[in-house]
Amino acid sequence: MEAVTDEGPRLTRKGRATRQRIVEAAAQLMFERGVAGTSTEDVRAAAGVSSSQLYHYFASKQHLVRAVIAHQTEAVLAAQEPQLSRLDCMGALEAWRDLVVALQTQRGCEGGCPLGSLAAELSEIDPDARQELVAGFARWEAAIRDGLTAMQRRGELSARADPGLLALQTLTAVQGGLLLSQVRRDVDPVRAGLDMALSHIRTFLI
Amino acid sequence: MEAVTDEGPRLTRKGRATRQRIVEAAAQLMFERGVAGTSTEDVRAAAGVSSSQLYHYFASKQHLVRAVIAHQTEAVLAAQEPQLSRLDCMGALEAWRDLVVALQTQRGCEGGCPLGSLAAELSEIDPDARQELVAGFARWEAAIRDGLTAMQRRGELSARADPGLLALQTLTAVQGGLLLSQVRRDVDPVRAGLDMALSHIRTFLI
DNA sequence: TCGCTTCTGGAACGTCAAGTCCAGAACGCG
DNA sequence: CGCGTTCTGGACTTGACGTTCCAGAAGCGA
Repeated sequence: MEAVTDEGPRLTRKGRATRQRIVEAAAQLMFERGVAGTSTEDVRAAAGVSSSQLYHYFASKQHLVRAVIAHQTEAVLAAQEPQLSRLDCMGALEAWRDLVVALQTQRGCEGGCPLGSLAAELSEIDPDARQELVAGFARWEAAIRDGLTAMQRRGELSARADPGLLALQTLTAVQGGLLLSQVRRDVDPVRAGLDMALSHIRTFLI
Repeated sequence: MEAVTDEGPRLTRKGRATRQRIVEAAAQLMFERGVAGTSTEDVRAAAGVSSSQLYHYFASKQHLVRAVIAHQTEAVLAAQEPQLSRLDCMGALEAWRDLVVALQTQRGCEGGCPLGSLAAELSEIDPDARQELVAGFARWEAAIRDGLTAMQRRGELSARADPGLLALQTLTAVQGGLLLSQVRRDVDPVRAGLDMALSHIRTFLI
């Protein structure tokens, strides 16, 4: 049990760049075809590295997958900025909903949530991956909750509202929406899910 | 492009039983470990058949997967009966929510939605499977919608309410809830998601 | 510049999984 | 009962995939 946060103590500038290239290629491929559908050979080729490099930076495919999870967590949160940090009024929530819908539209509804897809594929077969995904979702949920708490503190949201619960419900709607959007190749489910979440939040407005 | 509905013209009683055993074993294993995590050898052993039998009943693993999707669609809908067919008042909706939560609790939150998991894993890599999953979700959604339409027809639900949209939103909440429940190993997300959906429906009560 | 560490290329290995083949047993219709 | 079809067992082939190994190149602190 060693900390997952520090990954490889000594890395040259060049080393960091190579490692980064590998993780990015792997993340892209695993998003498109799933983890099982992505061979180390695929990653190798896409990143333009040799197989010894892969195993120089990652002890195994499982370790690479963990790095991909960390990478996608950052990517998902970053893609929602700056809106995600400012969900402190209904207008901001609406802007964020539009952003999420736009992102899914952009990719033609191919692929669901980068974290959600990994979660579905890995939860039952890789406990460590599951843990990291739980942490990733928690950060996302916390960002939403913080905005709602700010709304509440400033008196826009009823004191009866539970920002933690509302945040969980909103994330639930996003995940379900993205999953159905991916299967159906249609943005409606994401929009519908988020509209429901926002309507639900609105019932707690003052 | 041949019809998927008629699967193998001539099947002896014994043949049907064997085929059934294979599909059930495969469905179980694929639910637990994912499609990619389940080898034909695993299925073979679990079903107690020889590999020639597997390929006697299914042309390939992909074909077996389609049979599993069909099987899980029936199973998911059947598991929600009789509640699912009678979602025509708030009390019935609440009973159904409790049932879904209870089912997820029973399995210790291991595994998400049998259809949703398949959807996440297969949508991008198996177009035929994706299509079948779309059809499966559509049946589920239609069942919910029919209940809401009944409520509306009988005057309990506002004429402004869109049963189709509400059904999609409810299904979205279920899927997101089950996914998060699976990663977190905690029923809260399913309950939260369904509570939100029901609250949302309540805002259209007369 | 020297010497140690990190980084890289590419071949090779062992394993395992999907799918094939064939011979024979069970079945069921006439 | 007899014959064609369906069903079954198990060995085998083929290819892919994760991983290892080693030798050499590049980078970096002293």
